[in-house]
Amino acid sequence: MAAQHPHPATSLRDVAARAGVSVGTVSNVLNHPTKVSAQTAERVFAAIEELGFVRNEAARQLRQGRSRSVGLIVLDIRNPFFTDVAQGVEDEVTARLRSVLLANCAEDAARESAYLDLFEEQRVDGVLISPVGDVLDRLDRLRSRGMAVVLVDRLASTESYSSVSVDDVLGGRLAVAHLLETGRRRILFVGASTEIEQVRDRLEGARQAVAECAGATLEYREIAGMHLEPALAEGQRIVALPPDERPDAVFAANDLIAIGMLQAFTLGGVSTPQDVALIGYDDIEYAAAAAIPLSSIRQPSREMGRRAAEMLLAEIESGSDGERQHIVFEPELVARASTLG
Amino acid sequence: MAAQHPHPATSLRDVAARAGVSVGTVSNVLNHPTKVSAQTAERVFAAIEELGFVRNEAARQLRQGRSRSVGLIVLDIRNPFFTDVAQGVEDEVTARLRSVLLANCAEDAARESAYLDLFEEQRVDGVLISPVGDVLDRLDRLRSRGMAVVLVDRLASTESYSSVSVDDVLGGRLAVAHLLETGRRRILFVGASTEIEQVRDRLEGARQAVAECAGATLEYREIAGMHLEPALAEGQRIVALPPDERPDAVFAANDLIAIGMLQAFTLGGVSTPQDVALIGYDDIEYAAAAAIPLSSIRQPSREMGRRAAEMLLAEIESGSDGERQHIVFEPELVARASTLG
DNA sequence: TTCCGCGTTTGAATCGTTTCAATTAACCTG
DNA sequence: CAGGTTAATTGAAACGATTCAAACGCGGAA
Repeated sequence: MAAQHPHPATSLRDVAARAGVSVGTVSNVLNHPTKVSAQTAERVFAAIEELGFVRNEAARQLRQGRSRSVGLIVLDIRNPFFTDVAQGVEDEVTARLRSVLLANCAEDAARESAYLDLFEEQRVDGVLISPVGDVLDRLDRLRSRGMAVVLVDRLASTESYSSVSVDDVLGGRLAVAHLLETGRRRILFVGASTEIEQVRDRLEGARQAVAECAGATLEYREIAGMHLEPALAEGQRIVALPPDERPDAVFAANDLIAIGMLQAFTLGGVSTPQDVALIGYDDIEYAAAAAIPLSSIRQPSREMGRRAAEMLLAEIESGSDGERQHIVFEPELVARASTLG
Repeated sequence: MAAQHPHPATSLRDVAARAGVSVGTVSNVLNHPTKVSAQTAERVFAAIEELGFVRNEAARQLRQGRSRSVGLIVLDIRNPFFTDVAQGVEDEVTARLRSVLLANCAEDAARESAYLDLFEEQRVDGVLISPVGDVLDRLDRLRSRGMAVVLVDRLASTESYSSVSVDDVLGGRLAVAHLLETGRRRILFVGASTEIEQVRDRLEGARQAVAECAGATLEYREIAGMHLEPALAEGQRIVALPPDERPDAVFAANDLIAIGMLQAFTLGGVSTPQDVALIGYDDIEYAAAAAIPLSSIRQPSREMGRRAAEMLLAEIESGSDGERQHIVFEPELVARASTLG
């Protein structure tokens, strides 16, 4: 069918022929303009225009051995925290004329692994990742192939890779200390699995805060995922409890969980913060707009993405043998009606 | 520096040497396993394993002239509606063993154009796009180069491209009809620029509904973007009005706007829905969880992404000369407390 | 024994760039 | 005007896969 190969793809060779120069010159016009005389360049540009030539990135990549792109594997694209991080990464990377391959692993180690394969086949220059599964071996391999790697928000304790993270233990402490200060004593922490580093750290912070306050107790409940729906179910469980068995405050491992629980509370007639105070984590945009404006622990999400990308690009440009850097941001308490009032 | 080229990148040739076969055979093992005897295949796999060989996608692409990837340009990655669409696309595309290049144009025609360039250079097999700027010429060119194109949610009236969209006029009608039925008469529609097709259509639907109701009025206010912040400002303006000059209902062009306005109302002591009823559009996850659960117009976002990807893949596989399809979904009213009550 | 056919395997050609040593042209300088 | 320098340009050799016509080996039929 003719329509399948309409223009048989114009290449540098065609442009060269049209402009009456060699392919090397056309390539120079595109990549080393200073090496080419003005009138030649002009002729070449005219030919490019007339033929509608567009450089074949695959060929370029093959020859150069670099791809000018970086891969970003995000834990959950539906969580606004991560889209903010991604936005920060994109800002920085595109400003430096590279492109981002954005992949969503949805907290699934299999998908994460598949995307790492993809990135490896694509020969990306660098990878930004918040590891889900056991990927350190894979990352070592990527690095030994010359790719830069920066860890985002997880496994930041791994000395051998640069990382950007937030002090989640501190964040957990801040959250629970705030609950305690506002008079709460029976604290419930809700998260999905302590296998998740963030959950573990925030819980540890919570423990530390509780330990410093006589008479305070901390309980931990595990739900099926860091998302609205499983949190809603957990909220309903709490609503169904006799009032005196309920916690008087809930610390949710992220804002999505908090919002889900708040929804259950509101529907179930448990009033916040009078009956149960509630604090989340991440301070996503929607936290302030929730049924009861949600207290939360703020992380500088976009800035984290920006800095991570910055470090990655530096590593790409300097080769992999520079110093490893570990940037640790400090979280910040944002108190709103769900704990005050 | 040695660390820069640690493994000088093992290629098919190395694998072939190690396994004692020719490069053609190794390629066949990977791409046409039936042509190769079992024991040869085994030896080759062993060599691949030992050398840690990973296929160079750029070379493969160059030779084959296809990239096995599709590009998706999303209007605003921070809007949950679009991440849902993207998720649907990804589900479908990865199930068919291709990858998605996800790009966020942030409602900016320049970025959109830059990403189209990128996709063209990458020779993606197909493009999914919700056009922002004037890109039909560009799309024609992509198609003439053999790339498939499917329009998502915008310009669906363009006969020459397959598309997935929602009947936004109907959506606008549903929203406003609902407001009128619940006794509202002075309706304010808030959107960012009628240059945006969705805004225009939803407004048109609103007009139609108002026209059918004696005594009802419709006003239109333009804000700086389809996001929380500009909506918050507009909300504050309304709060500042003398009560008798306020609208008695607001129809927001999307849920983010609605949430922003709700925030302003709540802070400013304007009660919803008593003083001002409020309805949004998209029915994002957070709508139900807002301060006052938000009425909205639901679009089947994920399904839209899935179907769009399905059509695109079909076009890629069949060549570009099949029938164009135009899938139009019907929106659905979801009434919650922000209009009831 | 020869020949045919079939299943495997081979290796050169190819995709479209970039790179780089070599060439040419042009201009100074003494 | 020869010799030297610089600036432009050339063209062939990669890069690493896929493809495909040709060669090979082997068993069975004649």
